[in-house]
Amino acid sequence: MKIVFMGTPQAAVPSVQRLVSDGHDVVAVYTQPDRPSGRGNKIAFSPVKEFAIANRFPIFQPTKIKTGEALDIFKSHAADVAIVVAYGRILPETYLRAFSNGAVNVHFSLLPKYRGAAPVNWAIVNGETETGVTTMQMDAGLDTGPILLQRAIAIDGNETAIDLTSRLSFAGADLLSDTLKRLNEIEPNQQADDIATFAPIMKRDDGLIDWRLSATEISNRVRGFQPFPSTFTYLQETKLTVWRAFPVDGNGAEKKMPGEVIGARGDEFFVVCGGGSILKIEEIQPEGKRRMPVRDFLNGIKIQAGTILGT
RNA sequence: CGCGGGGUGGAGCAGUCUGGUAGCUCGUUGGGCUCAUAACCCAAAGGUCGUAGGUUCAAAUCCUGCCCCCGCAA
Repeated sequence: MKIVFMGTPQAAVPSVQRLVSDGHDVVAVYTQPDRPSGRGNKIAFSPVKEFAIANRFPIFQPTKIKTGEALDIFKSHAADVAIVVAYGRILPETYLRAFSNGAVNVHFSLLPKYRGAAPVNWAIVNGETETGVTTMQMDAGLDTGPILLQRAIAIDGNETAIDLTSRLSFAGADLLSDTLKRLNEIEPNQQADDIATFAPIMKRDDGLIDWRLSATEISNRVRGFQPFPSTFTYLQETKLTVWRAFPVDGNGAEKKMPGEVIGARGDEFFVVCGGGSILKIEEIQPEGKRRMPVRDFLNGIKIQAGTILGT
């Protein structure tokens, strides 16, 4: 088919790659405009743009899409369908009706659960044991369109949102491939709006650890809030980002204050959480330093049991 | 020129302000102790202090250029 692909981050790349290897004709690639980013505010291309450059696809990075001119350009691609994977922008209905098969979206959750920008992260944060990928016929709402195909994926208790996003991006590419093969046969299914949940883009402060939460909840956040906003606390004025941590069995912590360090020697770094639960931190990163095993961290910092983290 | 922190034996850090024999914790190796140990004791090896210049009797430390790493903001 003749396809316009729209996507931005790494998670979208396997999908467009799959379209190419399936023999589809990618006539245009849309991605977010280049913006200064990172240290030094250097201009960085999106992963999708890098892919498009490498494959010599025409690239479009409109700053404004709600203009007649931008819409005319979009229509001029004369594709059969638009494929949207984490493009990063809500498309107006005029775009969704531009091609005969409209626009098909790959979403990284089991819709109608986790509609929105950060479905993978919130699924992990909420302790889900299963999530998945969904293809849908886009409509004007935010991830509200009729479902085409869906596939469930188990969440491993150890994996971070980065790991899971990677797995889902490939599962999504497979599902997209199947969806396009059978696009005319598939009966779209309306989403059950009454059981829908929302996965909003995360804010910086979402990553601040509230030690009153249980160790399990905190470890879910540690895994789910990667790579952004990351999960962090404070030791005096120093920000500490926690990269790996798991709940452990323990006793006698009920009377301790949440955030209190009750063990800091060798590889053992234990912090009291809500309800007397205990979190074992395994990998940590002080502000301005690189991430390191807690053994290394404790070697240099000399933190004592009884120290309270968090303020 | 977005703001800021940092590069010191294998790892994490102190020392830099106020130049004057390079230190701590851990790891490694050897030995000891122990029923035993990742625990404890003793000893050893291992560093041109990111790099290139400059100042000085003397530079990890002061000055300048460059490279690399990290946090923040977007």
